Amino acid sequence: MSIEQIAGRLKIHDIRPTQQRIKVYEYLLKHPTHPSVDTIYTALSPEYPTFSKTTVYNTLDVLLKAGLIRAVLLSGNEVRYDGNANEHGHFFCRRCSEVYDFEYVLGVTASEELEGFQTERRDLYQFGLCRTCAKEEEKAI
Amino acid sequence: MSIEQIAGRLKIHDIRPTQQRIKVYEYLLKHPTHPSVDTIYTALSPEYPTFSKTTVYNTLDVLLKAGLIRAVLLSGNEVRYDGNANEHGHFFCRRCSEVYDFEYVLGVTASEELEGFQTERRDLYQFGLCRTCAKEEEKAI
DNA sequence: GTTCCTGCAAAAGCTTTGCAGAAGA
DNA sequence: TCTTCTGCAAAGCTTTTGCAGGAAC
Repeated sequence: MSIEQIAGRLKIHDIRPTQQRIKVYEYLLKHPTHPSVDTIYTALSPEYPTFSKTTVYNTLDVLLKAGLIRAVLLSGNEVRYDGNANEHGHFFCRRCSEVYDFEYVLGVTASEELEGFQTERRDLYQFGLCRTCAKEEEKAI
Repeated sequence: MSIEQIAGRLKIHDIRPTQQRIKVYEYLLKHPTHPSVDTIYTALSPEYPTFSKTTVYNTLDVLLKAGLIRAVLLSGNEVRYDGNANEHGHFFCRRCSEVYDFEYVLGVTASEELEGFQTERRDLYQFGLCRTCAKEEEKAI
């Protein structure tokens, strides 16, 4: 996605497209690695001498509220951010700590507990061993 | 679940059943409201004059690693804890901020991206309006 | 020109660490 | 008795707040 396209998307959501906001959003779109606040700041900081962490916090907040990005909790208690706001699954490997996005078709049959509830968004997380680590563990036995 | 049963469950997982650990785990089991560290500490503190937040952190860590409890990120970036480690869904209402647990039958058809992956655990989150808030919003229009 | 955003510094809040004394096995 | 845990204090982070100057419109 080009800078212009990103700026346009921000405008649609009534977000003033400043240099910093465009850069943060672009970083999230280009790096589907679910970076933390610090990772984003560290990556963009060299390019902008005055870039501040406060702005990263502000920007993530704004993008979150607009629904353009997602916050995810993959392991322990570290909050990380995801530039892909479309419905997709997250697979977290407990061995290599890598995150894998995946598409899915979900047939949810929720119990009557949720009758009358309006679901606007769903998140599916899966935890276990990725292909590579599953093979490694098999060898080890 | 009785104190003895809780102590037994901790022992099975090689966790020394101290007063504090039993209390924290009991609180999580009795309050399916997904409390934060602070909520747990504030609730148990009056009963135990010397009870410390450090112990809450330590205990939650131990219980998490044993798989007896879960950490969840429901809104913003506040980590909260769930005493129910069985597979179940979380519904978070964006209007009243209440959390509702629900049972579900899930037919996941993951794409080939996950072939060879070993899934050990799944989490399903849903966001939207609960029954009460859905009705209120309808009225307001 | 007006509004809103950035980024510095400082404050506030959260989480971890080190360690002496206490509790559990 | 030996090991492990608790809880205080302090350190180390993370996140928020206030506000003057700057960017966007």
